[in-house]
Amino acid sequence: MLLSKSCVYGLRASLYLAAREQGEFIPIRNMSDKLEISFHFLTKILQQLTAEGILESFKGPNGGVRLTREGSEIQLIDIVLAIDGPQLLTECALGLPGCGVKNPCPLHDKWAETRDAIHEMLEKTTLTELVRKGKAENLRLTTDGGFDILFEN
Amino acid sequence: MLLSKSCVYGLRASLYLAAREQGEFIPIRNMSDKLEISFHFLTKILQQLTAEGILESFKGPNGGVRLTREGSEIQLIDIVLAIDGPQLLTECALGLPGCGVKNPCPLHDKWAETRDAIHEMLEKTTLTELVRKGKAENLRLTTDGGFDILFEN
DNA sequence: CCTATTTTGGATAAAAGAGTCTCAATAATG
DNA sequence: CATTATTGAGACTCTTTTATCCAAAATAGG
Ligand code: SF4
Ligand code: SF4
Repeated sequence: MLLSKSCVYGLRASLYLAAREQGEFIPIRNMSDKLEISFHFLTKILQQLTAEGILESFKGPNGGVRLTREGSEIQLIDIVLAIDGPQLLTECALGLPGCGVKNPCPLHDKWAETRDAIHEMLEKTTLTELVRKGKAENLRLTTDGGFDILFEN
Repeated sequence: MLLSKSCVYGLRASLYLAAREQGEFIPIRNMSDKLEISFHFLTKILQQLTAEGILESFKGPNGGVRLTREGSEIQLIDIVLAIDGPQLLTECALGLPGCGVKNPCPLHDKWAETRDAIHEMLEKTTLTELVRKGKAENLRLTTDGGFDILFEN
């Protein structure tokens, strides 16, 4: 898998947050229910995002979690780096240690291109962009049910 | 990681085989020594490749393993599919089950592009191509030491 | 026929990833 | 102040991946 499960959950939750009113703290329990992710597990992941400064949290009643910046200023890569670290973008196809341009493997040139494509995709895509698309076309963030259903009531 | 470790080992071993004389059975022990991969682990992986018809094996003295086809007719994707299965090419960025074009998530369009790029790279690259490049530029397949060193003595 | 070499296959162990549970800390509300 | 809602943090369990080990089957060569 390209992204770890933690990372995918982090992305889905971030999209959820980006789709809500800015400034509003959302309880993690709400998200875990709507997104069908284990509450405790999601909590852990969001703690990482909080530690990395992507989210901020507030304890107690009416507490929860929210984005520190606008969704339009958060790229997917920010979340991927916060959760999975930079390996994806530095690591190699053949997984040789200390790899790079100076001491490449035969796959390096081709892999570097592909890796750049992945990097670019993650870097150029913002949360808001996906939220807009998701809303416009009612695309799903969970196994079943479209985008809208997540934000009802 | 994009590819599992098993898969990477399988690729490296396949490159090794493609670089040797066609028709010659190479003992797995040789490869595991040269490539610095655990013998037993590599054995398991190559058994999979044998089961998938990418390699054929021969027991006993002078036995070993060799490619069934010419290296120029084996694409990287063949090995990836044999070891990691098709998930990489069918699975989604957001990992939602039963995903596809009919019921996409907001990332689908972008991810599908990236995934196609990966697919194309793996599909268009043959073992021989990489072996040629590796020989020509003495590129490494192990932590240290170039291509040549693997095939000495 | 015997021995050495090599793959096959299964059992087992260690490490990493995914997920669960419990309790403490913080804050709102009556 | 007591209660309740919520995040924070750590221990713990389960699963998958990675790795090790061992005995059995096949084969070449003497
Ligand atoms: S040379 Fe490039 S592709 Fe190969 S292992 Fe190193 S970084 Fe990866
Ligand atoms: S819609 Fe596409 S990108 Fe999204 S989870 Fe499904 S296959 Fe993956």
